[in-house]
Amino acid sequence: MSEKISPAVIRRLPRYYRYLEELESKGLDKISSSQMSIEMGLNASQIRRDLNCFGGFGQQGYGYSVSKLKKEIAHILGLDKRYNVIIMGAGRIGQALMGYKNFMLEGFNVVDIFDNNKNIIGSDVGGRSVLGISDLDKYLKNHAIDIAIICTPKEYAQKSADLLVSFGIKAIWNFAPTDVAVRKGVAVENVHLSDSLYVLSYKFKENK
Amino acid sequence: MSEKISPAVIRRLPRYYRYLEELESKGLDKISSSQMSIEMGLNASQIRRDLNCFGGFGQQGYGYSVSKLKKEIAHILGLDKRYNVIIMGAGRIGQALMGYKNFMLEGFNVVDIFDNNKNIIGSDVGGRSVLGISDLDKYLKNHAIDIAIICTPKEYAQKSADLLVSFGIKAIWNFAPTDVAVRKGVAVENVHLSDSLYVLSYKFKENK
DNA sequence: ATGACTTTGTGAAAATAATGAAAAAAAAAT
DNA sequence: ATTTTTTTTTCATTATTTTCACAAAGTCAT
Repeated sequence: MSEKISPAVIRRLPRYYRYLEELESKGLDKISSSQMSIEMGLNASQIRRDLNCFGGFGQQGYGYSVSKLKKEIAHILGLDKRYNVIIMGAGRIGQALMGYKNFMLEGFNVVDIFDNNKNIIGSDVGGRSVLGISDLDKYLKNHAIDIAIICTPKEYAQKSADLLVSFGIKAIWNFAPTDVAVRKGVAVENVHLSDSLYVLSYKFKENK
Repeated sequence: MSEKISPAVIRRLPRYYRYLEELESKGLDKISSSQMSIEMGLNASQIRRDLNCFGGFGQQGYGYSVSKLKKEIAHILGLDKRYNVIIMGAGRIGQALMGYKNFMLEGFNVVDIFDNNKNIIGSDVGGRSVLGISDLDKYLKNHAIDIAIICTPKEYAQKSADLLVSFGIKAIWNFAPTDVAVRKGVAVENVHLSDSLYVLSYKFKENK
């Protein structure tokens, strides 16, 4: 059970989680891999194998308990905890994320937003006053922040990441359109919105 | 050469493209797979194999011409064309995307934004007046729109997609946190921001 | 309790993807 | 002109991921 989980499986977990949330909201108690297979468009065997990576959550002849399985996946993903989050960059994306209330519901508590631009510092974004990046050091000493979201222009993305890591941040969610590199022990997810748009463009072209 | 390209390769193309853009902006003329390998953190053999899928763009003893390779990848991804784009849903994400000028630079011309909420219809978003979804049918008959971006709440995402497809839209970029399904021949990319956040949460936990 | 049915968990096989290694081709140096 | 160096292309190998198929373990109706 403590074998290394493959990245392919990890990437599918959020999808299982979303699906289980939906089942739960419909009031379903149990679900079989074959039903999941039909509704999610994945192979049933793959689903069973994926879920089995973390322990035998299912029961023969019955299937999986929706609530139990959802709880297990939440735990694996670390969604059963609350996180304090800050945003770097109060541009459009930063502002949009600041106002995205769903994150808070999911345990990601966006507490403050930082920017370098003197014209923006002090202004209100989603009910919080934008702070200056020069205050970041002191701020992080006084606040227990788990995750930083980088929403700066790409020129500043790596610099922001370096700064954050030097101040002890251990998880970075990067929206700038460039890959941010960090030392081992720090988690990064590079979002790359435009990559997804480019793939759409490719598919569109292929369909013709 | 006309063998089917694997999805794994397609997903890497945008990254190559971004990297080549950077090289070009630095004024470099040529690049070898081994140099790319070092800077991108991929295996050199994989890079050569990926690029070779689409034809022999490289030259032995020299490497790849940056501008030629960039042009080729742009063509493969369909980035050498311009696309007219509309946005469905004038909430935070829709508004943020509407104002994201980079898309326009990259050939994705966001021309109009639609919403269902009477209080929002007619208001200004990024210099455009928000249109009502009830006008969509007529609108699409009079405008050549290639791509629709879904930024509605998840409850309306599938409905929006169905509507768009019924009016002839052939490519959908979905930001709602649910998978949107469409008939064969229509391209969809489901973005799923929160999936990426969940994976970050997982990595964060694993690093401890 | 019994038996028919359902569904998981998993070993084995198949399919994909990544890596390694070397022949072939061109460039650069002598 | 020839040799050395660089680098792609291609083929072979290895690793990873997905799918198949079935025994084992349970459910459910009677």
